Amino acid sequence: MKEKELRRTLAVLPIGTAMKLTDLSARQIRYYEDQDLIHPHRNEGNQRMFSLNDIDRLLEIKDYLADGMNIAGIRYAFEEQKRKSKLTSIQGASHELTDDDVRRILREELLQTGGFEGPDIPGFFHKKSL
DNA sequence: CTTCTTACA
DNA sequence: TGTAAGGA
Repeated sequence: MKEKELRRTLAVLPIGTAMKLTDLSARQIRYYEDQDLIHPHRNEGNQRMFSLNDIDRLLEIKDYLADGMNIAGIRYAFEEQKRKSKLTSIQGASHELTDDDVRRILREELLQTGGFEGPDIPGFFHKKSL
């Protein structure tokens, strides 16, 4: 179960493949990297190389954006995922939540705009969604 | 041909 | 965000 995760983190996909897999433009992908939403590796020729995890990440960004969240909000969401997974990791394997669980739970919290209990982040949501 | 960075009639 | 420019 660890060998598979290793492969998932291998950055072997060029931006062209990432574009086809996520249906995002190179411009968008590079912009998200600029906003620290993704950190693709760079090969010898300074070319971005994406892992399958990076692809999932891009797909999540796409979903969050579609739900009216903006870059700042998404960055915060990912920070929360990191924070929460650190907690579960020190609580023991019995209560282990998969990354997918964490993502879905957080997603639900954020979707219920009125019920979201978190620090106020200026411009968390797109003006359009407000 | 693909990707990279920078800049904006 | 798109796209053009100029180099790798």
